[in-house]
Amino acid sequence: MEKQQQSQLQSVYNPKIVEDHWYQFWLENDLFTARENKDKRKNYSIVMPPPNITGSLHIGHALNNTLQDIIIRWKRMQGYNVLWLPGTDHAGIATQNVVEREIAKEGKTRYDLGREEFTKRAWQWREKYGSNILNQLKKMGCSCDWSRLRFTLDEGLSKAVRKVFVTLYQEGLIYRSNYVINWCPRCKTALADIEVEQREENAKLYYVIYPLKESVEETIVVATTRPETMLGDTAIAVNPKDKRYEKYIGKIAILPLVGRELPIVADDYVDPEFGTGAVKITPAHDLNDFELGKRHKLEEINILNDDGTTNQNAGEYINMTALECRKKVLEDLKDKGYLKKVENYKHSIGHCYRCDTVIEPYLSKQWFVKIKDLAKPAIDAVESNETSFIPKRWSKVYFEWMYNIRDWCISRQLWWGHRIPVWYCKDCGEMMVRMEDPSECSKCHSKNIVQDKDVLDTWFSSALWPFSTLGWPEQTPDLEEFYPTSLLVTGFDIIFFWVARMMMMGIKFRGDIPFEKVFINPLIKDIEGKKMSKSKGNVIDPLLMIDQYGADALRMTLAALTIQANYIRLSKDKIETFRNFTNKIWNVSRFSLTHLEEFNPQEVKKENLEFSLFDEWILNQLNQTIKKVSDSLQNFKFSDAAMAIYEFTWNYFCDWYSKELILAKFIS
RNA sequence: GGGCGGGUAGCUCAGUUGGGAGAGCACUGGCUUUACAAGCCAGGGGUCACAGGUUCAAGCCCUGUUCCGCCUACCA
Repeated sequence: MEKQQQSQLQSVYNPKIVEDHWYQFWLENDLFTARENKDKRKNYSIVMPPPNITGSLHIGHALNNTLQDIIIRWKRMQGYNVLWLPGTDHAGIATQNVVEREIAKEGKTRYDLGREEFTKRAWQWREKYGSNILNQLKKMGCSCDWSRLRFTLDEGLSKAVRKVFVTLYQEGLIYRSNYVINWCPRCKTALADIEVEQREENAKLYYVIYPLKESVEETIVVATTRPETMLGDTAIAVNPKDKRYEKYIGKIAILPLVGRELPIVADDYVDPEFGTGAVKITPAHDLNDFELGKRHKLEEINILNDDGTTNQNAGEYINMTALECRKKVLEDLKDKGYLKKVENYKHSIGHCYRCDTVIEPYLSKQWFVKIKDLAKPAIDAVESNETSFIPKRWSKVYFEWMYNIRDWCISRQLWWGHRIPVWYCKDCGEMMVRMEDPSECSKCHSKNIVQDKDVLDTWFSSALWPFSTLGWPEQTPDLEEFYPTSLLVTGFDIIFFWVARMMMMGIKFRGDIPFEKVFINPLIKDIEGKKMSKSKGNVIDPLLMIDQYGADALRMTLAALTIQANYIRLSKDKIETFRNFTNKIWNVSRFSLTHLEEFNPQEVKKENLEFSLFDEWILNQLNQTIKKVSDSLQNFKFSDAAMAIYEFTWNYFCDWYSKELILAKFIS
């Protein structure tokens, strides 16, 4: 109180004194906790997109959570039974990388520590830093139900993961297979297709001469962008309709430098127009080659170790990185006259979305989700508007991916995450997929069993978030009340990663959509339209902005900027505009208080009130503003809602109405 | 190759049944007006990318062109 009186003397609003005080007040009075819905009010629920435990609050989180908080508080005001459930994501690769960097400072690798000790360290890390971002959300003023805080590795959520895995396996929707997947040689793990970022780069197309076995005079020339993979070649393919190569089909070519005999096969996959119309086939290092190899029963020769270096199958080219190997292979090809020509060539190269390392297509045994059957009802749900995207156009993006969806590689060669609930008997080879850890082989009763070493893709557990957080697989009251959730607010960059998968899993395991509406919030760029990044030095740190201008100024800015576009541009200037707005409210409040010294609302009798023309006018404006704000929020037009409040407050209330008060005072 | 979004004031952008061209910032001029100079009052500024079409009427609907941005695809 003393503090408040002091600040009342100042003409400049000081949010620091106010904001922490009120957040404390809200917490102490337990105003964010969802209660048992005794009076059967309508429910309104949002599960927060869980930030990674490695993250600290960036401006994107600030926007995303501000918008959720606006909707949540508005619904609370409207009398709904509201739940906003917060939580964090264990973020497999990201967290593992962070912890690896930390132990690297001690000169150790995760292999020095061993799996058990390493995961212990990861847990310690999360205890220490994992809630940083949540405290930062409190600074933002987010009114989440902290009593229901969840983490993807919580016991309950882990149980949900197992339940889903085991069920899908039993239904034949999860399978294990040898397949060419995307391999990050730095993270040393498989990645799903969408975890690979394709970038077009300038490269070379190498034309390599392969002699025929029957007659050294005759040769066949193939074009390749990755000459080093020739060490794993097991065939050459041509199009069956290609007259040029008709006579070679069924003959044998000799792999230069290695001497391996390669059958020349005919396959429709080959485009006669491209390159020379003849393709080298490397089944272990190219997906198309792999599938072609299956059709022609070709040998699969894996020439890479898990760190991307060449293995013993590379013969004399062993223990080189892909680039070193390429260089050496090219030199030797040139020396021996096998390199016909080199052309400049632009094509896209895949990079790891976590560490940007070039991805190697790599043959290995992985777990997959058979996804087409799961996708179908998830497509139907959006087509029938059970779940609708706002803005509408994003449903097209969703459909595009869902119609062309491919099986999802869910195993990761990491240590941090949900371990795959599969055990193998080392004696009889039996495989057991279980909810509970088995103690012996169910077939031969041997105790000599081991659990699958891999963990699940982080997005596998995120896919269950809307119901695992509410207690599933237990049948809880929360699940009953709040599923399906009302709204999801997220960015378009994770429609495939997350939104689509929640749709599939929600429908599969709850028999109902996970959310009724999906509002796709814009992504924030700097004022020049560039992506914010630490290296460019153009980041706007929300915590710094709160410190300088106050959380309300920041939130008002973000709301006012939120139009239904893909991107919005933010600058400090824009935040200052709304800092001025908070200051305006402060000052008009000070002004009003001086006129209300003897005013006691308790003593006012409604029927005795007399309104002047100006009173009527401002009340009319107020009601129109309330309607405008409600209509705008109903349609997720955050900017319109914010600007309506801005206009009413500044133009109508301050510039007109309060001035009339002064005038009236002068006259009387 | 396929798809999507966008080109409105100097800058960032609104503009949802087709009829008024708008906001914030920036700019110009004037204000020690008893809540606020982070403010008040007044003001300048736009061939709504381009070309056609529909209409009494087009920033908005249709067709084409062009320029930017993004997503996606196994052409080695």
